[in-house]
Amino acid sequence: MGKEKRTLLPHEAAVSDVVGKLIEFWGFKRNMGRVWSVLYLSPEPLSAEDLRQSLGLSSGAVSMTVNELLRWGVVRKVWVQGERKDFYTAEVQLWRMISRVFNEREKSEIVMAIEAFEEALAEVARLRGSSDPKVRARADLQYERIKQLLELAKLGKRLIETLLATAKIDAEPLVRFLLRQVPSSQDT
Amino acid sequence: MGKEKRTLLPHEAAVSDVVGKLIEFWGFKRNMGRVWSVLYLSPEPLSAEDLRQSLGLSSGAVSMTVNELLRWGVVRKVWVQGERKDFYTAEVQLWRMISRVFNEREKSEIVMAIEAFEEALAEVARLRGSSDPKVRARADLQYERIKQLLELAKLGKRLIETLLATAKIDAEPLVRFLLRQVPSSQDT
DNA sequence: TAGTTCTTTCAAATACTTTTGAAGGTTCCG
DNA sequence: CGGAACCTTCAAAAGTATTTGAAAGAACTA
Repeated sequence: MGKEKRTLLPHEAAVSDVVGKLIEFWGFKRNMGRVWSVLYLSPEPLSAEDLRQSLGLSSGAVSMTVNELLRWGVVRKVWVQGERKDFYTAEVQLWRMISRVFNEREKSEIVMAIEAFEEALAEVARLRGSSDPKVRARADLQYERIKQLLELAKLGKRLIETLLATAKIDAEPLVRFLLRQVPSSQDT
Repeated sequence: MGKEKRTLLPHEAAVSDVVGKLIEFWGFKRNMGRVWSVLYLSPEPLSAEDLRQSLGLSSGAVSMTVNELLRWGVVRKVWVQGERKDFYTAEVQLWRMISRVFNEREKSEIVMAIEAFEEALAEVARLRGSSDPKVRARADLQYERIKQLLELAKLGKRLIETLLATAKIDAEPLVRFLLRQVPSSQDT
């Protein structure tokens, strides 16, 4: 008993592969998406061994992947009555998950970019005071262009912040806004 | 004449590195961001050789990178009076640029994911009619979960479509919407 | 046509990322 | 304590992606 080989049903494999690809597209490791999906589609918590068999990974890969998912807060460890090993479940609240990830991301990426653009802008502002008219002309143009980049970055930051705020109150204003935009088909 | 070594000013290098990193984060090659930035900050069109020197790339790398940027429509080839070689300029309309890229992306990524989720959903719907109650229970749960994923993907699609529509009429509704959301600090 | 200048291609080299699995740790139990 | 079950680590291997530069190609000029 308990020794049978776990395999995913075709639709389960399909979903985890798609999520894996999407997640990879978003800059994570494909296996993070695959593991999360298998947990997400499982009615009960799964062990590392279950995941290993379902996805054909090595034990090391499962351990590392699961820990990374735990760190991102998108998978949780659960205790199963009378079991020695650890079991895992997926965070099923998609918005919560996304907001968590976006929150980390925006901190490290957009904010960093904004700071760098601001520094560059300050430097160019200094050059705008140059006595050399050529330098000045170049600086004028660059000032405008970098300002555009900065504004775009700030807009991105606000977009992320909106998603975050939205996730907290469960996806309402944004969803409503987006739905308003599409007067076409209703379900498909 | 015309043989001096081109180097970027510190702030120019800083901007192109930041854009390079951002762009890499978004799934493109870092050099695409760096090349685009140098063009974006240049008052006049630049040649492949200029780019090679500014960024320390090989001629092959410049050729490939520039062509990829041309394909994405974010850089243009321009003819310079009396010059034999090709010159390039950056698309400076950021929204245009972004919408172009997003348009390509959503087609290939989100749409693909939506289709896959829909297929999986259909398969699970079939299983829900099973006579085995265990299979049925599992299918019921998976039906709900995959539906959530599908809805999220569709929401993402709509978000992208909104960005696209927004870009066409030059960033108005979305910008206004986003600005409305943040009652806090005004500039920094 | 031959020569010059510039661009593209692509196989090989390099750099980077991910995965593996065996060794070592930890915890629990008798 | 010793052994079993499980988890983690990490150096090496495998797998990807990017970069190089020399050779081929194209476009122009005289």
